[in-house]
Amino acid sequence: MEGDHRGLDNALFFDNKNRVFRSLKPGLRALDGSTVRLRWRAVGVMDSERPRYRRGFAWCGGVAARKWLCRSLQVEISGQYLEMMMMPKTSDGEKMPGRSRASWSPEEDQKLKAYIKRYGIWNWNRMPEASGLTRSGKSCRLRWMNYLRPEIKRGNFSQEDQETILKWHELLGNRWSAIAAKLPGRTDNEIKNYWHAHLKKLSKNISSSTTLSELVGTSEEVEANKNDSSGNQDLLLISDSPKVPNMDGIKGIPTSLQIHMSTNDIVSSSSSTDPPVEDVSNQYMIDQDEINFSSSNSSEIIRGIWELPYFSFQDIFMPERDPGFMAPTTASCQQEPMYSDVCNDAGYDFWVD
DNA sequence: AAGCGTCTCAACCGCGAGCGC
DNA sequence: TGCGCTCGCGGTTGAGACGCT
Repeated sequence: MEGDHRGLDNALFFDNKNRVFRSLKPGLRALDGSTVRLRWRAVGVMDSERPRYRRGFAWCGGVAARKWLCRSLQVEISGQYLEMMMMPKTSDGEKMPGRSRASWSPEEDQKLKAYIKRYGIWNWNRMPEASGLTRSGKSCRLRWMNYLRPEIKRGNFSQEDQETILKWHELLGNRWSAIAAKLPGRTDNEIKNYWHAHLKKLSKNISSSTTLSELVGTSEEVEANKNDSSGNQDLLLISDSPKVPNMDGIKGIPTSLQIHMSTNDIVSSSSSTDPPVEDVSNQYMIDQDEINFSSSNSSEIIRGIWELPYFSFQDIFMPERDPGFMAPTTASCQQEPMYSDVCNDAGYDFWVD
């Protein structure tokens, strides 16, 4: 955009909390025409002013929005300022190269997945810096737990899944993590969203003649679950009964193993009907006491390596060829990857988003 | 095609538990 | 005992999609 465009940036690309519109993030779903129109109204741009702003909107709107604008407004679209527009601003409107608050881009996902696959989970708060991400550790953890873990099962909920959620919600209430433990591969956030979107009304119509015992097992098991207010999923798992629908995921697992499984471990367990999923959760965990965090100033190297479109296995798993990460410098991490199965991990969608 | 309202769900936020010092 | 840090959980938000008029 030629000339002084700072004012236009503030008006168009940042909301009233001084946050970047999510649609600015590259690689996200493109905005359709109606959404662009909504945005246009939302920021209070009058019809007479739109010619001043239309190119800016095209930048933030993605492919669909650009096509729409090109077609309807007959303008030329340039994305040359996209990177600058993406950067959050301070309260006085200055560019702030700090943490992004937008949705995760495929590139960011790749960074996080590659780093965890290479070095495991050792400290969420330090991981963003080490991996070259401009995210909070909390955001990284959330993204990994709810979206990037290889054992995550995505897609529609089956009838059996719905029944399981309904039954366990009646028993446990809004303890989504506990409910998620009953549905291998599903996250608590996903179940929570599905509940509010689809099952909340449905649950009110469930026949009151159905007892808790009929839903989830014996009275002892019900009490064990009801009394579990610690957030510890072990108790719930131990008390699982074959009467519980959709619990194939833990059948066949020795009891001694189940007792020591965390929620994440449970989720990673494979179902008899689903393709086998490796339980890699523990492989991602690193004893934090072993970490001697490298303080090398490799920010330039980090920037450089992420300019590459993709990584090869050699880039990722051969330390001498992996200058992009600030690695925890432990012998176990550096010399013997915690992912002994990594080379034949066909189920890990590292290359494709 | 445009306008509008509703729905979905990824991301964010605040809080509390657990742990080490 | 108190403090700080990390992690996990549940509630909330809001961008984008969708459907209706």
